[in-house]
Amino acid sequence: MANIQQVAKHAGVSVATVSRVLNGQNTVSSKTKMKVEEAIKELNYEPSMLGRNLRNSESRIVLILIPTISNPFYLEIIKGIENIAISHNYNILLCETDSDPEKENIYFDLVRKKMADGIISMDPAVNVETLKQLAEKYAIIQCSEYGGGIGIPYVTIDNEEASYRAVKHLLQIGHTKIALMNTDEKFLYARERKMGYERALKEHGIEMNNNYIFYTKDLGFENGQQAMKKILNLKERPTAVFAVSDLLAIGALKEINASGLNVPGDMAVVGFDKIDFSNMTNPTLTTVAQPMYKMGTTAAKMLIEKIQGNKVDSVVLDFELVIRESTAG
Amino acid sequence: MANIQQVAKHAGVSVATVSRVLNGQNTVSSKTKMKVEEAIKELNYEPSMLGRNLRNSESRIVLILIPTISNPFYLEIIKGIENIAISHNYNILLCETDSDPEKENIYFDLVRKKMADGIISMDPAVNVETLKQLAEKYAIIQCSEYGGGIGIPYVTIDNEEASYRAVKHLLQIGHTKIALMNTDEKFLYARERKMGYERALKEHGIEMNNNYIFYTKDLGFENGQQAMKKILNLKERPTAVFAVSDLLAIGALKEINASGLNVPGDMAVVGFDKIDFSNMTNPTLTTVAQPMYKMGTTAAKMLIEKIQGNKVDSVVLDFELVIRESTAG
DNA sequence: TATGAAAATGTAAACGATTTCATTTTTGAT
DNA sequence: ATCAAAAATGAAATCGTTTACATTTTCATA
Repeated sequence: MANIQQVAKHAGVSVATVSRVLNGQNTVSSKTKMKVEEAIKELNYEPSMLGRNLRNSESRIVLILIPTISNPFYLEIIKGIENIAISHNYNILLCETDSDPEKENIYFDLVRKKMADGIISMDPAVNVETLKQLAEKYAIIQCSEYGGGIGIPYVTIDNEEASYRAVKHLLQIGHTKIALMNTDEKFLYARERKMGYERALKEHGIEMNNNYIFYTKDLGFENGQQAMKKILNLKERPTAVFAVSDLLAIGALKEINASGLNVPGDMAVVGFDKIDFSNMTNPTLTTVAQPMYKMGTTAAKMLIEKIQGNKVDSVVLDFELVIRESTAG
Repeated sequence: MANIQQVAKHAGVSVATVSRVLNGQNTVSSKTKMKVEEAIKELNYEPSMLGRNLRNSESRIVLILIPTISNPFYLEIIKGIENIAISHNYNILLCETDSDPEKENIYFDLVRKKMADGIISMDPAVNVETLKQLAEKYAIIQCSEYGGGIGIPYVTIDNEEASYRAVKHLLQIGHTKIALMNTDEKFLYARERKMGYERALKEHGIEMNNNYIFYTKDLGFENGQQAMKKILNLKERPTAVFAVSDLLAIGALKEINASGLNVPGDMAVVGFDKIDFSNMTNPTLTTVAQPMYKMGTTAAKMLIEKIQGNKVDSVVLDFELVIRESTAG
């Protein structure tokens, strides 16, 4: 495999000149530029990123931390990140943490070892203390989920308001007994969405009923099924359920159908995220659309700014309530 | 940020010794080893991958080429690849090609530029000629989809047989008018699956009817809906449909439901891949289970072998027909 | 033609590790 | 105490770039 030395020799110039041609500097005469380009072609030369990266002290790789690749919610965000990254000559390393601090640490090590130039974290279970410490030395952005008040820039939506609007929609179409399917309140978004839920109820003069609040361990389909099973067994059964994730909602949908009940006739369902599949279910799912692609591009731009040493501010993006069949009663 | 020089000075030894400690070589006395480890701790030293990678002429990164991240089919495979990769100290770069030769080439460049040590390609639309050429110099494995006879090791299942068994199942439960929802036959797997379809029919004395064969541009949900719309409009409507991807099948399911027909009563449906969502639909989907995780681990092991310069043979893995509600009539 | 500024090119030092080969130190047997 | 073999350590080259600085060439002008 040819290196820059050989190209230089072959073209009868110095390596500096070759490098200049490579990097499109305009201080090279067109004659020599031609010679060099010819040599490059003849030797089939491809500059090595290894040498270049060492010299420039950068890896041109950014890390994306997600709890699991199985939740389609992240896919659109990733696409957004990727497009911006690529156009800035960065590549992305997708890191599935399983919300496991051990695995997480393997990935943190990558930036410590200069294998990566920065991190976009979407893992709500991330070790906040470690992240904070890391952020002092490295470029880090939080996306979608964030630890509040730890000084790391984030991009997100107004979860409280989004939840409020979702529940308000259920109230407006006549529901009063509305269950909440939430995750562990150690997550900020879970706390915020519960607050929105409560605010909407209060506004309609309804007291929050703790029997109607269910916590799931994860955001998966099965978790939704299990929680729904419990809800269906309540003596005073709710007529609507708001799940904080589409996967939960789809699990709920499945369970309701399986028990012979009708959606939205017997039970209205609202999800959260607007993943692709929320439109493929029967009935289609009413859900809160997060601007996922936009979140991705925004986070990526912020990260690149940060890598370049600039200060960046957090961003709160708009959401949208998408009303579909599962509440169209 | 401390480097190996500073650690050496701080510990009062040479860089060679520090490097030896770093790499766990046993030629270092325990006294000096202690000194070095102390220095490392005190200086908060983390060895730079940039230096190491240049010296070792490797990036410890492998590329995964997939047409789109939106098809969950790839997720399990990726997990398999990732686990093996991580345990061998490799990291994976997920590359979405959109089946676009231009984008593809960007990623090929990464290995030419030594940014990556090898490629696992899952893109059926990959430019076979380029891939073949690349494979002469770099480590490449094909996974799931492969170009036949181009000498690049692959891991896959027996698509013809899998398709045969799926269709045979439909025949056995009494269907005779079976539609095939396929993709473009430029893809090897599409041709193979059609052959299996034909063989099953023939075996039951049924002549293949071209009016029952539909081609979709992609493997997405919407493609399935559109194709199903056409199928439902046929004058002599089939009673079953075999789709070569779960996403297609789920699209079909949706369309059938929407038109007021019942699955499997009016129309049985069989998919392919056993993605997570095939179990979340209503009714659940009969499908051909590919051993995706195993495919991933196998491909990863093969690639690592290849990177190390060893010869590897192609592998054909087992599949399984999973019978669920959509054919349980 | 000589001159000086501007343009083009070259030299050599980084970047941060690993490793070969040479050298020093330790060890154990005599 | 001596010595050879074994063990531990170090010096310096190397991986392949980029770039600051020095040097040479070009070219318009006097």
